[in-house]
Amino acid sequence: MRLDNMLIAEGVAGPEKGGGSAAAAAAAAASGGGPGQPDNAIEHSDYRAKLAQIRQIYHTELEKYEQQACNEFTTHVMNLLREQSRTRPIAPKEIERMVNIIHRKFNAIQVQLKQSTCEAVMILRSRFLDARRKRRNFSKQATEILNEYFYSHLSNPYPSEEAKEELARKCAITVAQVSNWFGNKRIRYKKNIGKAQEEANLYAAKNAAAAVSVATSQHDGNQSQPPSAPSTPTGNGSNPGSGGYMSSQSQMVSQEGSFMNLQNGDSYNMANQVGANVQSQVASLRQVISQTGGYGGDSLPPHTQPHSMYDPSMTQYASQHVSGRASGGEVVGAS
DNA sequence: TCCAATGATTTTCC
DNA sequence: GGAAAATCATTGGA
Repeated sequence: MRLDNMLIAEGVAGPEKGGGSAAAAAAAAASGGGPGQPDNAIEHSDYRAKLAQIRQIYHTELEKYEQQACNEFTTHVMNLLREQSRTRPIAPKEIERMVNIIHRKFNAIQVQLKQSTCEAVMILRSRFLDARRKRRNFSKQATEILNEYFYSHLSNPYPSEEAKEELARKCAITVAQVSNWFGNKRIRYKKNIGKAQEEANLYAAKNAAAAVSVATSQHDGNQSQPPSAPSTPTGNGSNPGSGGYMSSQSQMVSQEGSFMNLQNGDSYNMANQVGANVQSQVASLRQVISQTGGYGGDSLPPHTQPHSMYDPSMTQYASQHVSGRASGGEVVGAS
């Protein structure tokens, strides 16, 4: 019952919720939303797509086992018993007992399917919500832009809100990320001032070169007016200046893509995971058949044969994550 | 595989 | 509430 409720809440069971958009919205709210809405939108669509995939697999498998396989299998066993009744007396109670066993087994399959589905949703959610998992290094260009600003404002490396927004836009990151970056940078600069000094010199030289190139590209009329002085941070913050950052702005090109994009390698297989546990139940069904005494172990009705997606050779992820639980273990956090 | 670098989060301080 | 400091978790190069 609790599994059912959870599956309904997650938009996997029950009426269609637009592919789980409600769950995605809830997850987004829990993750804080924040200024990175475009990035979140990408993630939401990915989350929805994966949830829809789980939902589809869940319903397909549920229908397959609940509707078709159970009835078919029950009929099959009844036929076998009828056949056997010619050679030995079979009491109605025995038939009833067999039917009950079959129904219990199929119920167990259903529970396993629900548990596995819950687990898959949990993993999906945790991946979606855990921002640390999504950490991506900023692009080189973004780091350069941030460093350039930092070393140009070494005496006061505290960008205003406007500056943060500008930097965020140029670096294609969020304002919060800019704040994080400056927070980290200030701390780490202080901790390792020696190394930071080298970096500061590097950016100072860069700014100087940029300023020179601007100057040389200017015509005679401008020569009486010196180019905006490049910042020459000395490491003690005595001469931060602002020309460096500004002059270099013209060279800044907005970077492509977003570090928030999901990794290509994010290929854990939901389908395999959902089905991993069911396999063991199918195996135990074979034992039920063997109790009838007249049914070969490899001749299960088609619907009770393991689906190709449950092929052990294809369940790499599932076998790593759900092995040892197939015999009915509790799903952590699933209820 | 190890480890430094780094982005994000949490805790502490003002 | 914002910044500093500590810490966590992941990335990427050697």
